[in-house]
Amino acid sequence: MPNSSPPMPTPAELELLRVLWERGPSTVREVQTAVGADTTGYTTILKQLQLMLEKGLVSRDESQRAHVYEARVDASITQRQLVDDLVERAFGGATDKLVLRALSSERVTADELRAIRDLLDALDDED
Amino acid sequence: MPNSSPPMPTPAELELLRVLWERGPSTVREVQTAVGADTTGYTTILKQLQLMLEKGLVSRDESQRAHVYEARVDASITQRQLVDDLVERAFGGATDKLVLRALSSERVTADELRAIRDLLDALDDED
DNA sequence: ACAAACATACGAAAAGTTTCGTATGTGCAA
DNA sequence: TTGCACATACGAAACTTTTCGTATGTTTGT
Repeated sequence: MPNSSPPMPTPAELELLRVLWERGPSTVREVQTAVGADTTGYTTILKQLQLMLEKGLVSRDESQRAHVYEARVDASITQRQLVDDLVERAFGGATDKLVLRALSSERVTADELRAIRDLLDALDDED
Repeated sequence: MPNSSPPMPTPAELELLRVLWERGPSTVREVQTAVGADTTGYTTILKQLQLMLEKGLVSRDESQRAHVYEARVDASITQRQLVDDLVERAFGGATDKLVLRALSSERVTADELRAIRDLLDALDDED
C-alpha cells in the first residue's frame, strides 16, 4: 500500500533525480560519476538512492549485481511541485510575480523570451 | 566588518521576512501575531529573529523595551536569489524552462498573463 | 584458490534547521 | 512593595538532511 504521492525531493535528492532524468536508469556508480566522483563519496550516493527508494522517488532493478535505479517521478511534475512551493513561500501564491522576477533577472536570452511569448499565445488560444 | 551579503533565508526565515516586508518594522509580538500566534511559540519567533540578526537578514532598534526588527534585505533581491537558486537546481540554469513550467501550471489569471506580456514588450524595447 | 575490486546494507556521525524551556530583567497596577 | 504581565537571552532538545565508516557478500583476473 503505497501511502500517497512521493514527497518533494530535497536539494541533494533533486540533484540525483536530474541525473536519472537525463541518463535514464543508472547504477550507483554511474550516478556518482555524473555528479562528479570527487565531490561525493560512493556510499553517500548509494545511501541517498536507498532513501529515495523508500520515499518512492525512485525504483530499482535488482536483477543485476549493480542495482539499476530509475526515477519514479516525472521531471515536469516535480518541477511544477518545486515552482509551486516557491510561489507559495516567496510570492504568497502569485505566480505572475515569480515569473516577472525571473524574467527581469539577467541571463534570459532572446530565444528564451520568444519561447515564452509563444506559450502565452498558445494559452490565449485555449479559451 | 560585515562579512559579505546575507545568506539566502531558510523557509522559516523567509516567512518572517515576508511579514516584515509587508508590515514594516515590527516587534516580536507583532510578527508572532501576523504568522498566527497559535502556530508558533513566542520564543521561537524571538530566537529566529535573533539568528536572522546575526546573519544580517534583519536589523533591530533596541531603543524601546520591545525591540523593533526591520528587514535588511530587499524583497526583490531575495526573491530573485531564490528564483535563481531554483532555476539552477531544478532547471539547470534555464530560466525560460522555469517560466514555462510556472505558466503552464494552472492558477495563472488573465490579468497575470497580461502583466507578463507587458513586461516582455518592455524588455523588447530596451535593446 | 585467492586476492583485489566492487557491490549492498546499515548504523550513526555531522551538519543544518526549527522549536522551545528556563533564567532573568523591567515596567506597571493594585 | 509586591506581584503579574511581558520582554530578552541563551542553551539545548527535536528534527531533518547529508555524509560517511564499517561489515559483509560477490565477481573477476591471475
